[in-house]
Amino acid sequence: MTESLSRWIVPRSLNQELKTPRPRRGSPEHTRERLVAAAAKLFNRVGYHGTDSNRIAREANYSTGTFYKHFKDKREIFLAAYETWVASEWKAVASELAAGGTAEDIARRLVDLSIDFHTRWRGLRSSLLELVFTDPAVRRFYRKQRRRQLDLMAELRAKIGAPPRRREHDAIHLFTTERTFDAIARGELRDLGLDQKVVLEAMVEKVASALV
Amino acid sequence: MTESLSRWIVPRSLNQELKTPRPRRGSPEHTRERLVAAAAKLFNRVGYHGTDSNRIAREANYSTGTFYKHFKDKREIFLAAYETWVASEWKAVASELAAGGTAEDIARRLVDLSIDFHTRWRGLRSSLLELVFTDPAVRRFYRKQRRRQLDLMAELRAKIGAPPRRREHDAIHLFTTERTFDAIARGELRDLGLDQKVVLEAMVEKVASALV
Amino acid sequence: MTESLSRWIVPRSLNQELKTPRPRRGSPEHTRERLVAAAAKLFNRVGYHGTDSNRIAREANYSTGTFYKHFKDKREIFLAAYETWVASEWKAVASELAAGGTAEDIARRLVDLSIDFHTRWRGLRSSLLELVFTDPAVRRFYRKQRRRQLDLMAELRAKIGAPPRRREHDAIHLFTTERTFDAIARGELRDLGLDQKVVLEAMVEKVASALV
Amino acid sequence: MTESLSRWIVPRSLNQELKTPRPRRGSPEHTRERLVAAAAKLFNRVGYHGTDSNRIAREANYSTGTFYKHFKDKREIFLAAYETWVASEWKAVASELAAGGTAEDIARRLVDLSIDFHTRWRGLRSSLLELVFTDPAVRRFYRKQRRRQLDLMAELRAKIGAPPRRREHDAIHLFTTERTFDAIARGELRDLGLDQKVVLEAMVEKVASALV
DNA sequence: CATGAATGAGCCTTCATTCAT
DNA sequence: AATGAATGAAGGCTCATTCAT
Repeated sequence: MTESLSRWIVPRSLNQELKTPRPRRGSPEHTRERLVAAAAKLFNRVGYHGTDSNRIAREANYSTGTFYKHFKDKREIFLAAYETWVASEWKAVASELAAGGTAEDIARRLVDLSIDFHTRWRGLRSSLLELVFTDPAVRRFYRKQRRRQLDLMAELRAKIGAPPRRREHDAIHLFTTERTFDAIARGELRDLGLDQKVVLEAMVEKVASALV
Repeated sequence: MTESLSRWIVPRSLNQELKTPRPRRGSPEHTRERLVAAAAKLFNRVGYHGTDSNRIAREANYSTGTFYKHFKDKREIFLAAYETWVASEWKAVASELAAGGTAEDIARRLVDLSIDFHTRWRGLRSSLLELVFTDPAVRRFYRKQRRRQLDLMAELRAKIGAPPRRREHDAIHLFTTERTFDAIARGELRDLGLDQKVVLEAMVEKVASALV
Repeated sequence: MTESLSRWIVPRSLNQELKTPRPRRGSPEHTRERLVAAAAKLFNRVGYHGTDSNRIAREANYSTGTFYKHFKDKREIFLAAYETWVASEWKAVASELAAGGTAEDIARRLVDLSIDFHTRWRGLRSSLLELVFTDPAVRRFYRKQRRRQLDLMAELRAKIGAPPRRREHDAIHLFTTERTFDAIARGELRDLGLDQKVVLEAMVEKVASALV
Repeated sequence: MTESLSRWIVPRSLNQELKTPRPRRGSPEHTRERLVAAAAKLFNRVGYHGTDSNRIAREANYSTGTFYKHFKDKREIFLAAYETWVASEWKAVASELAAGGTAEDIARRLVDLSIDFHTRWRGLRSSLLELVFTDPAVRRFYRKQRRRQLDLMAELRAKIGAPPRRREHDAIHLFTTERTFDAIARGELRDLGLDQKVVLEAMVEKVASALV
């Protein structure tokens, strides 16, 4: 697991996309996408406060002005990058859930997936909490995701006929997994000399039992 | 709980200290302390990127230059503020552990204490993760605290003759409580319409069982 | 409390809705030229340490930021100004040499020219030696000019079939003329009650004999 | 000659003086001397703009405030250091002249002496011209030295019954030697691949002929 | 005479943002 | 739609100087 972590640092697909020659005048959506991809790349490498809008535009092969044609300000593109990540993660989660298997199978795949996402997006995630504290729009979106997660968990259990649980306990479960995956993504376990495998197994078990 | 949150934002003792008129000539230690207290206050109100060294100095009733007599830059005073908080928290935890009682009694007091600290320091905590990502010195100190926490947990169980546990599981426990207390401190539970009491009880139980 | 935090972290732009900026648009080369010209003007009036990058930008009718789009720092624009002067002086010297005439005619024109340049650039020249002492890049460029001067002298004598001289003696010649022209440019002769004409004639003779 | 250049970088005597333990309350003159010595040392190492009054005081083992008890400002201590150097050089020159010998003997000793002084004081000398340009008091003192040099030259020739020369020609002589010794002191000859010996011999000859 | 904490003007530099082309 | 030169407020930091002790 550890050695494959390195490939998570930069979203590969976004990276390739940036290399393709850009049409002088493209569709607004395409431009926006490229800018968001570039922003995500930079935020993940150096954090929100580690870049600026000019560098984001340049990274996407656009000029300074183009950035502001598509985004009101830096916060807006952060939010857009955040939304992109969240949407792709939800999609991936849905796909894993749909793929079926035993609770443990699903749990294992979800854990894998989560670590993958937390690692790819760790720079942006590192900036996230400060922006949640600072920026109402980011906070609102952040809360919305949490609500959606809680809804999904309740829904899943209803679907498989498992007994309902208190939403509060689901929240604690989410805090635990989120924080633990962040620790793994940031190399905290490695730095502390802890065995990642043991932590992973514990997470798989936790996730599996949350599905029941 | 919610209404009393406001008093946690700023450490009360530091706040009072700032009100006393500043002598034209003070001891360097005292000046340093005042600056750290002012920095903590501002970081907690507006986050690390929400203030600057000049404002910190002014808040402490000192001039710009004085700041730089005591700290190389803003990061250094952040680290100093962080250290101050951590030291005071460790002291408070030690005191609660020493006070004795049943495991549940101790756990309840520790949970209370933790929420108090997480609330008082929530602005600084919100900035912390980005700085851990960005700044090696902050990361080092952060890791050191975690190691110390894990050591304490092992030590406590040894003392009361409880069976040893894997350090990895203790780490997960710490991730869970830390993240949950942050959620409480930031009003995340309230925003999600969750019952804080239920979460609190779950935390007390978790902490108590970690002590056995 | 939480919602009111947002107003403390107000984006800069919102803070200042009153200004009406009217940016010019020129070619980067033109801007650079204007900046270098303004820098030369200020350095010559008040010396290198007598101005700052903001004043240079303002003198050139540009804003602070524009300066740093073109130059890394003040030293870099000093070097650029220095290079500009040197290039223009070489060009003028070449032109005088090409114009022909007796050795004395040429010498007289060269002396005239040199005093003109030393006078125009005396402020920058006054700062030069300290920067040669302080800054490796300036030192390198300074040495390069000297080498080029020595090469030219040897070359000139070869061209007219004059007997070769030791490079060391040419160096002394250059030191003498350079220092003397500086003295004239700075009004040192006048302050000492010396007759500039006499010194000038001596210089003409020296330069003429160096050409033979 | 070249190998002995290294010992010229820091005035040896001043260096030793700083090492002796300083009495808590010394005579004002002594304090002043130590401060000037420290200033000279620092100016020579990093130039006038490379240090500040606090560092000078600290280098002399005094506190910040003591500096301003003895000098109005930084320029004043520069001037004092400059005066110290000039006085010591005049004294040394007088001593060499008094020692007698052939004109060439004297000239050789004077050249040696001058190079020694120019090397020891090269940092201060590098800052000198800008300060002459910038500061009227420094300019006045600088002019005074030149006048005194010219007077001495005329006086010397009168004493030995040599024919008088135009003061202008003596001035040119002084410019030549001053600039050449600076070049040697700063390593300019070495950097240009020139033979220092050849330049030295030329200087000895020049000085000797000025004495006749 | 000496100390050194404190000052604050001012220079250096960045970066979010605008707008003429 | 795209460009990129230009902007300038704001933050970082230094250092000459003062003054209470």
